[in-house]
Amino acid sequence: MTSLISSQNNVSLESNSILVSELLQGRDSASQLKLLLQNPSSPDGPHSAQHLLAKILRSFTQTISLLTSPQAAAPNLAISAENGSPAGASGESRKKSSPATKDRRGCYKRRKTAHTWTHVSNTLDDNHAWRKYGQKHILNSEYPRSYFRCTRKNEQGCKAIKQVQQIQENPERFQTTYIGTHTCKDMNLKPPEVVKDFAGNWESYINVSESESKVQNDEVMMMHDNLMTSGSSSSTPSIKQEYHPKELDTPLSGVTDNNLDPCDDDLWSDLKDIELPQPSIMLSNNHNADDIYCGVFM
DNA sequence: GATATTTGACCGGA
DNA sequence: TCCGGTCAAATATC
Repeated sequence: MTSLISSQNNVSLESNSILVSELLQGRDSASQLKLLLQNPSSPDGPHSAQHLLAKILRSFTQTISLLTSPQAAAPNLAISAENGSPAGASGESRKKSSPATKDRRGCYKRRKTAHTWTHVSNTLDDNHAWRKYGQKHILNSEYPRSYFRCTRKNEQGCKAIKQVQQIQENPERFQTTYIGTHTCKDMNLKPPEVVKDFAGNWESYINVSESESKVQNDEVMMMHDNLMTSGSSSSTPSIKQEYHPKELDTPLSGVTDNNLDPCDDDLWSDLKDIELPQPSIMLSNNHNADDIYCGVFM
């Protein structure tokens, strides 16, 4: 028994040191990247930047893998991932109306923490199928906020939801807040938050904490507007029913023609199914500077 | 008829 | 108490 505990402690200590090592590597790479970006005139800047980014992503992937692997479930590494609960235990406590509860509309449990990030774009397309479940007029906002959830919520218990709000200062653009990650499996779809082509506009990478998101989002929008070239075309700002990526005329540009190493696709495929157990940053701007992602995973 | 959207009601959290 | 998020009946669309 003692030896077992001791063994577990050894494993956890080992995991800990690996985690720390990976995080340190990631931090170092990020520091190098920062320096590189401060001196963009560096001859092989973009290439090195991409290399560094790949290293950073790799570090994150390794760390996440360690944290989410069974071995990482040692007591001092155990992290309760709220979103890791089974589909049936989603944030919505109410199941379909038993007669006793039929009249108790709105009886639900609000999800407090979830992976959250904000995306500002002039299109509503994000290569996922969403179903609108509500719309609400928000105080001090000219435009209503629309609430969407994944169409596979019932089939696969996918808990991803998003909120879309037209930007008051720029009605052609939409601020989309994604809450939770897609747990549904649809290999035809790719998530929008792929980090790519960061050679420019690094200023748009902003850390947004959940509590500060309102203020920060304004900054994102402002910064984004600064980055935008004039005359950007916009999609019709109407709220459509669902987005069926297969029907899109063009593939998601930000995903298919990226310049990252091929391994990044693997990195993403590793990442996309992982529920991040600790707060981390997922920031991305699309290569065409049209879209900005920023947010925090809780 | 099945599925999606709209909209008012209701509840939780700040 | 107010505001925002979610539910579900009513309505619209396919």
